[in-house]
Amino acid sequence: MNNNPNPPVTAPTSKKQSSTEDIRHIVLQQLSSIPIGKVCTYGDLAKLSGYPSHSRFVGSVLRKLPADTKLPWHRVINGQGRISFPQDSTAYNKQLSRLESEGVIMLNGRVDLKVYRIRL
DNA sequence: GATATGACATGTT
DNA sequence: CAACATGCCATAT
Repeated sequence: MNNNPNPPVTAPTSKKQSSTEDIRHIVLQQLSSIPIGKVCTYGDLAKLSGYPSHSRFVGSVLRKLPADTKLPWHRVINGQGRISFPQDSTAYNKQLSRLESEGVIMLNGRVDLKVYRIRL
């Protein structure tokens, strides 16, 4: 099967310059495509969205998400396989429990990216 | 416009 | 493995 359920989005080639709002929308759309039980890094999500150097921007997008969002923000972790929140924070614990409830195991505060990271 | 700040990434020490 | 340095890019002041 060659049809990829999660195709990388090509950066717009049209003349219209893409606003950050446009990019944000693409990022959120790609985020919604991360399957249950899998994770991706901020950089992966940026790449999927067609903006490989925007890992930091992805973080700022997620930060602004409403608390009641249905999007799987918890499936996004950093390149070290760690949760990008202070260990003692409630946000950290929330993300951890959500991940484990999906079968993503964390050992020594780290996810095995070799196992759980999505394939680009 | 200059600086500082982030839910980042990667390479070097 | 940890600490540090650089690069990156949008936001806020």
